Amino acid sequence: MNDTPTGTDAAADGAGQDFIREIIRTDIASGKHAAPVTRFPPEPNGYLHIGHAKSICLNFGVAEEFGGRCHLRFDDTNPTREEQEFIDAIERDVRWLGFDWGDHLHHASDYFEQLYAWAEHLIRNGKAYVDDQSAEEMRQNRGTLTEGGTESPHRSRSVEENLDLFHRMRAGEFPNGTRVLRAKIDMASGNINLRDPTLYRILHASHPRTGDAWCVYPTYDYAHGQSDAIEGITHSLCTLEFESHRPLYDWLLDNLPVPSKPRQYEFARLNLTHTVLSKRVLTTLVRDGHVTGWDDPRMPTLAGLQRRGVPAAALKDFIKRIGMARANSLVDMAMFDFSIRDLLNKTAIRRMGVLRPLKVVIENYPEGQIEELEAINNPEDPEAGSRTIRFSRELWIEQDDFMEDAPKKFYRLTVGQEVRLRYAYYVTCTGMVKDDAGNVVELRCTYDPATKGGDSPDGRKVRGTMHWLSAVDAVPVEVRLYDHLFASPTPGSEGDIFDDINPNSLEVLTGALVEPALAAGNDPEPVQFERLGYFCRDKDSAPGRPVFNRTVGLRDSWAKQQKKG
RNA sequence: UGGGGCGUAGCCAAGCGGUAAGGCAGCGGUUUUUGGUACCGCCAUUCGCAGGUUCGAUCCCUGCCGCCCCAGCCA
Repeated sequence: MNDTPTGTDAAADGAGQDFIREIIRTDIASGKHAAPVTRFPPEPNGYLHIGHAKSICLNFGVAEEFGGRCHLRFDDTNPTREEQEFIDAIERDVRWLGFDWGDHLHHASDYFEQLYAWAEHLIRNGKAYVDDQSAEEMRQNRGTLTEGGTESPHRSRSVEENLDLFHRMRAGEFPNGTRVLRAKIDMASGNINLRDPTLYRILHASHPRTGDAWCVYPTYDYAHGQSDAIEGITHSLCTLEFESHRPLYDWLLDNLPVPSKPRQYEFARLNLTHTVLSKRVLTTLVRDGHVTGWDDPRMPTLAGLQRRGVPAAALKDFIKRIGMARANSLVDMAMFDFSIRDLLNKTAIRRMGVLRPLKVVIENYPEGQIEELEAINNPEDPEAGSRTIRFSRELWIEQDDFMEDAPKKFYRLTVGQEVRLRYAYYVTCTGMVKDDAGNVVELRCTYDPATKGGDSPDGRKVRGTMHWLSAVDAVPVEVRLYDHLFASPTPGSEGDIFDDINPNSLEVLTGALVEPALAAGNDPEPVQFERLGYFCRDKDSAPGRPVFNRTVGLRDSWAKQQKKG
């Protein structure tokens, strides 16, 4: 499926229109390429996050739309920071998003031998040299943003000497940091990336794939474009910060006998409010225990989002909505929440769950009686059918659904007010029971037997409909409510980013209750707890102790109204 | 003060010389056995600013202003 670009144009549909797709369309129309070949090139030094999802959806999406293919290529050129755990996680996460790289799982390390041979080619052509300067000396001689650099005293070594030194670098004769191979370009260039950039450095480190076969490793700049060329990549899509590297990318391709000439195009990376997509910060959050791991549901990692219950389709919808452009932007997290709700509303079954239970006794309901009632599984999807729920004299409702001193706009339960218990009966609150501390611990209500199912034959209306559970079969579960990981919409914008961590990003509810089939794991997921939000079972669930994560809450115009005062 | 980019509504984002799409958020309303969903309406006389070219400029030109990236042997 993901091979042999045929050029079948599948992009005529509603697939997003952006400058990248426009370029590809033009290249196909002109006959420059039959179909695009792209690649997603992660460095395995951390977990993939929602920012990577933008790149993944672009690269794989464009390949699908235009009948091309997309490779998964690990940019594993720095063994000092890359790990097998990350390699495995990355493959898992890309698959979770629903993309398939077919036979095209590649690694920059697959090309180490070829890359090395090409480095010798540059040396032979007088385009690269071995520099003995220390990192510090190189830095000082690189010049500044406004002044050119100083040429290395080793810049004009003979081809023979360079070749010999480079061979000995590979042979392991020199310790880390003592020599590098540099391209000989232009120390006076206004573009600092062209001031004789480093191509190879000595790293006596074991590589996850090549083991101890090498002690010299190519830099990103040297490896990336050549890897693209080897794989026949047509459009090498990356983020804006690589823009000033493009002249170097092209210089290398122009000076090497590569089999193809890929082109690099840049797009703006994703930024989201209330979170952070910096690998450095994410790594620190995990390392210092601010979260429970890379897959903590509060993390913007794909693993975290997955665990929180975000469907891959919702993530893809979000990526499509935000578009693809070259302007730096900060996307409102509310936009992501919208995509999640939009999808879950159509797909999640409805169940009743009570987060903070308040006991209700229906005084005129016969003790010991139990009635079965029909409840719809998903009003947005008739195919989802219905289920049977049980009603009894003692019930649980949400504490938030009762107010002792209620404002007139409060449509829920208060003494003297009638409400509907969803799919059951109209009930009227007749009184409450308080404990010694004055807390309301129980409500007394009466029900109208004529309203069974939730409709009144006399046509009288109630303003509020509430979710509830029968005390005879409600099952206790743990519920974890998540909020933004960072309280500030722009974490770190003023001061230490770790000071912006939201202390209330996780709230654990141990006394929550749900319908029995759900607790038993017999119901499909995801699930909407009616009137509350979307939830999914967490992997921490143990037999007899289910744990549910709130993926996202429902829109709550009552809460909004309250906040306005 | 070098090089490379980017500025369209609170936030994303179309627009490619013919008179400002769409989405999110917000506001108002209709429907509703979820204060959910769905639906309807409102929300840029103006495109960073100033000039110029043109019958006509968000779009072309010039000059400013603002923001982002680059001085790793990270990617």
